[in-house]
Parts: sequence; structure tokens; C-alpha cells
Amino acid sequence: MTRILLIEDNDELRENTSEILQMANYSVIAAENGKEGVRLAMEQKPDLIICDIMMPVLDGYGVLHLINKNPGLASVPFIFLTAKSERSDLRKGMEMGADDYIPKPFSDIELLNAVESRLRKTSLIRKNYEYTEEGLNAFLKDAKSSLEDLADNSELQSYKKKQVVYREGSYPHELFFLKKGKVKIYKSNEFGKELITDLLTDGNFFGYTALFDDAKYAETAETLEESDICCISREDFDRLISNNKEVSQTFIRLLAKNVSEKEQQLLDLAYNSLRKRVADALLMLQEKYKKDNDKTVIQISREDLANMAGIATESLIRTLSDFKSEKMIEVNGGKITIANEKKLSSLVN
Amino acid sequence: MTRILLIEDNDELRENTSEILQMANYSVIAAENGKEGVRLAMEQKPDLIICDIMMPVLDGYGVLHLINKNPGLASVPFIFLTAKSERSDLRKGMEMGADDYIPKPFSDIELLNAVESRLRKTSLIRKNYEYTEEGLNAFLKDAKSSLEDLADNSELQSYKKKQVVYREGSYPHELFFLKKGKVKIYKSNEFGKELITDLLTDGNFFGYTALFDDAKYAETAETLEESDICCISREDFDRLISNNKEVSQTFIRLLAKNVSEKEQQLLDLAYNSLRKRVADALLMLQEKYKKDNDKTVIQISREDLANMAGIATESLIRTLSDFKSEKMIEVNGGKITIANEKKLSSLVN
DNA sequence: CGCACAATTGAGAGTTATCAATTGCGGTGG
DNA sequence: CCACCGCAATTGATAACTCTCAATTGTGCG
Repeated sequence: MTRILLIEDNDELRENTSEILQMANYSVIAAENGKEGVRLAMEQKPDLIICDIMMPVLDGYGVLHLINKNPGLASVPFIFLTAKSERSDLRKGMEMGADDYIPKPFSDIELLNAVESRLRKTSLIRKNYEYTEEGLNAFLKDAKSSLEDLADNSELQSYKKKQVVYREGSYPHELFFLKKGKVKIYKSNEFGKELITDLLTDGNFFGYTALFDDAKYAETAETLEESDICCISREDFDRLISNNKEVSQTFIRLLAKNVSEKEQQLLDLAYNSLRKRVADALLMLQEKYKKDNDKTVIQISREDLANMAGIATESLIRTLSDFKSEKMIEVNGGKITIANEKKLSSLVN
Repeated sequence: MTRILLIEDNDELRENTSEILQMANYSVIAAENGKEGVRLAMEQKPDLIICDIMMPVLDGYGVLHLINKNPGLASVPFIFLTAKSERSDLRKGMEMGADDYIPKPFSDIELLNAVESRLRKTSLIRKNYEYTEEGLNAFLKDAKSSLEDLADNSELQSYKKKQVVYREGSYPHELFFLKKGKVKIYKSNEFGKELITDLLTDGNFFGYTALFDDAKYAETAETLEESDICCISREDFDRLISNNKEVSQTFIRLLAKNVSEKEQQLLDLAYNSLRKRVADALLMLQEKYKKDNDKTVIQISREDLANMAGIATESLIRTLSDFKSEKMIEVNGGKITIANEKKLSSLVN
């Protein structure tokens, strides 16, 4: 429930106002002077603060000043509620960083509307995008939709097979969106051995880690087949991230998930046998390439598949033929189909 | 430079106001009607919008409505500037989500103060915390400092050696702060083999990935020695994250850095020889345990060290004695000192 | 002093990479 | 239409690396 801190020294007004707010289904924390109000704000972390200006002990301006000094509270919406209706008083309140200023006497509806609009403004009521990459994509699409009229076609680039989108060590200037095609993300070590850290299909964003990290790319992105890639300028992206709470929180979740996944991969790479790693890679690919239609066909070069599992190409090939003779997969002309998923995944766990 | 979009149909007022803002060193984008204003807002993404209400083509309310519908612009501060000074007009503007409402005629200083206070409010002027874990810690300390009077000692817990702080698979309820001591973060596979993914010393936060990810812990945290650990409740943390742009952005950067690091670890684990992995682990420990004083002593059990490198304990021990005979490290009674850092790091690269 | 546990050493087995050779396949030019 | 080229895929043999198991030594603590 949304919690509102009400700071007002007049007993009658405080109780009346409190009642109104409660009827509107807010949880009210009441304080009868500024000092008490600040204490409660810090202790309770309300979602919104309504505060009188003229009070004994500590006046409203003092309360606002103290609240603003606290990083955890500075962005809580703050509404002044006061008999001082002079223009200069109003300006002073707003200039100090209040979000609204309601002169007494006020009507119930004025108060409730003010509260509601401030809560809406700080996105306490927000759309619920899912915290997955898909959800994020949906969101960004949403966010971008209004911009799409402006986005001229020069932003859409066509890449041929095996073209590098960005290279390890270069500086990021944009966020990429893979409209169509396949892209591998990989790092390579001093001997040129590659490890594929991610494999992207239609509708995915990539290249954001370096943007956030404010660093050079730590990996290389290369197309596996003909692809159409959209570029979103760094500026647009930064603005979206910094102005939009939902986007930044979604990205936090996305990144956190990413960290968890990478940790799991670390564990697998460290201790799993080659067989398990191959099985893992195959299952992951199956997951990525899955279509609505019946059989998922995995099409990827032996070398890339080996680089996903972090093993030598020859070892991969031998393992694949083992799997084939064990009837877990089928191979025809480079294309792999998983024939017995159950058996294959039993290897992994 | 901060860019302000000024939407005003009166030529004279628009030019005057524009001049004032430019003198205050803002970059001004001027629009002479609402429609044009909305177009420019979407195209230019200003940092703040000042808008008249009564205009031909599209009035100020319409502009605000359209702006609010665009996720990338909804949080841009919006100031109404209008001759309509009736209380009801003011309320309507604020209720629609404007951030300030300045009745004409207004003084230069009123305008500039309003602009500045709104920009301050949206943290466009912000403290520069560094984007490192240390910077984050400094920030959170700052954020918490005002709370510390309230934090009673029950939040501080003492752990003995080898105690589990949280276990893989359990649900997170708080963020942990390691005040004193050492903690290892590890995952283990089906055969009970551990891989240490992180090692923490004094002054570090941990356990946040699961909080963000909104999932069960994917790893276990265990003390390596007697430790004092502070617990910050999930609620406090969530509030701080969701209300504070700087915190959330700092966390984004932290997590992005985390992802990059893990990817590097993946590459190392996949293709590096055992010798390299051990050298890597030693150098990392040296980095972590570095004190102001001369020699950094690494104190960790052979088993844990092996689990950091992802190798068998016996293999680790053999490699350590190799390193010792090659004069790269010194060992006395379990304690390891790096004797020739240059030679050791030459192994890694 | 002895117990429990950590560290070390040795031998051998198992796994995986490497190198070299061979086969298969798609496209291309004659 | 076919031979041929270049590259990917495959196979084989071997070497290198790392783990495992078992035995032994060392060490801190009650």
C-alpha cells in the first residue's frame, strides 16, 4: 500500500486530512511537528510527503531541506500544504524543490488529485513489463514507437555473412538491435581461440554492456548469416536510461540475470566433462532457435559450436558422432536435430 | 549543455525568454506552437520543457498529455508558463503532471530559479560518484549515514569462521554488507565441487544479484574467518534503488562491469592452462588483499585457492611448489607472498 | 599427547588437445 | 556438364595435461 507521511501541527486539520487520505486507501503516517516528521520520514520511508509550512520546532522549509539532504528520500514527492498563499511563498517552496504547493483552505478533491498526480509522476503506478529480455525489448519498442517516424532508414544496416559488427577493443557509439539474422558474440584469447559468450537471433538487443560500463568493447560481434541490424545512438539510449526509471530497473534485472547465467556457465566450464558441455551447448541452441513449427534444426558450423562449448573442433566432432550413434541427435549435411531431448538433458544434470 | 525546449506562441515573449535562458547558459530550442513543440521534443529530447498554455493548433495541456505518453520524455521536467492564474487553472496543470506553474507576468529571477530547482530535482546536476564498487559503497554509505542513528545493533551480526551467510536456493531477504572479515561466494555442482566466483573483504556489499534478479540465491556465501556483517532489509534497499537515480545507475554500471569480468573469467577457464589459472588467482588475491603496508600476504586454504582456479587441490599444490622453485612466490606456513609479480603476470598474458 | 584435518607426494588412469592426413561438398570457370 | 579449387568436416594417432586415489606428512588445538 502507498504510504503517505503527513506533517501538520494543527490537530484538527491533521486528523481530517489523515481521514480523507485513508478513505482514499492510502496508509497515513502522521507527525505533529517538523522534527518528528523528519524522524518518521527517515524511519518509515514514505512514498509521498505532505507538509505544512508554519510549524513550531522545525518549519516546513526546514523539513524539505533535511529531506533533500538524504539520498534515500530526496526523490520522494513532497507537497506543501499551507495558509501562506502569497506568490513569493509559493515560489520559495517550489524553488526549494517541493513538487506541489496547495494553499489552504483546499478541497478534498484538490488534495487527492495532487497526491495522485505526484504519485503517477514518480511512476509509483507503472506498467508492468516483464523482467526478461523479451519484456525489455517490448518496452524499448514501446519507448521507441513514437520515435519511429523520425528514424530514417539510414539507421538500418544490412550485413553480409561473417561481417564484424563491432570488435573487441573499439569504443561503443550505439546500441544494436538485431532485426533479422544471427549474430555471435565472442571473445578470443592470445592464441586466437574463440569462446562464444552469446548467440543472438531475431529481435534481440546487443552491445549494451560496453555502453553501461562506459568502456571499450570486451568482445566481438560477428554475423553468422545475412542480417539486418538497427543502430540506436548512444545519446538516445542514455537519455532513455537516465530518464526512465522502468528502463533502468529493467536493465538492472536483465544484467543481474546475465551475471547469474555467466556464473552458471563458469561452473559448467570449470568442472563439466566435454560431453556435458556439448550437450549443454546443443540444448541451449535448441532453445534459441526454437520455432513454432515442429522440429528445431540447429545450423551452425562445427567450429562455432566447439567455440560455444569451449573445446577443440575435433573433440566436438567426435562427441557429436558419439551422440549420433547413441541416437540422441540426428545429423544431415551439417544440420543437427535433437532426436532424444530427454536423454540429452539427462547428461547435463 | 542543458537544453531547454521553450514552447510559446507570442513572438516577443518567446524571444525575450529565450534570451534570458541563453544568458544563463542554457541551450534553447524554441517552438511557436504546441504541435511544433511536441515534434521538437521527440526529435531533440530536451532536458526541460517550458510551455505556454493558451496556444493555437495545440494547447499546453495537449502538449503535456502527448509528452507524458512518450516513455522517453515523460520524466522530463515540465513547467507551465501562463497568463491563466486562476487557482483552478493552476491545479489543472499540476494535476496533469506539470512540475511547476509560473503565472505571467513573471520576473527573470523567478523563471531561472524555477528552471534551476527543477533541474536540481531531477538530478541533472548530481554528485559524481565513481562507477566502481568502492564508489557505490561510498554512495550507499552516504545514503545510509542519515539512517545510521536509527540502525540499532540488532542489524549487525557476528559470524564465526566457516558459517554460511546464505545458501544457494534460499530466498533473499536482505542485502549484506561485510564490515569486517572475509567471505567467499561459491557455487557447487552435483558432485559437490565448488567454484569460488567471488571473494570479499572489508567494506563490500554482497548478495545483491539475487535481490535484483528477484530470484533465489544462485550461490552460497560463507565466511572464511570471523566476520561482522550488516544486514540491510530488502525494503530499504528496494526503496533506495527505485527512488534514487544515481544508485540505480551506479548499480547498472557495477553489474555491467561484473558481466564483463565474468566473461573474461569464462574465456580464461575455457582455454587457459592450469598454470595460468593459478597465476591469475594469485594475482587476483594479491589485488584484493592489498594493504597500504609493504608486503601483501595471501592467506587462504589450498582447497579454496583450488576452487578459485577451478582445479583439483592436488594440482594446485603441485603448481604452487613449481612457482616456489621458480622463485615467483614464497610460502611459509600456508601463507603465500608474491615474490616476483612481473614474472607471475607474464604467465597470464 | 593425540586427534582431526590440512597439506603434500606419488603413481597411474582418463580426458582432451594437437597435428597430420583424408574425405566431402558447394561453387566456379572452362 | 564436369573438373577443380578452397574450405569445412572427419578420422586417426599421439602427446600433453589434469584428475583421482591412496598414502604420508605436517599442524593447530583441546
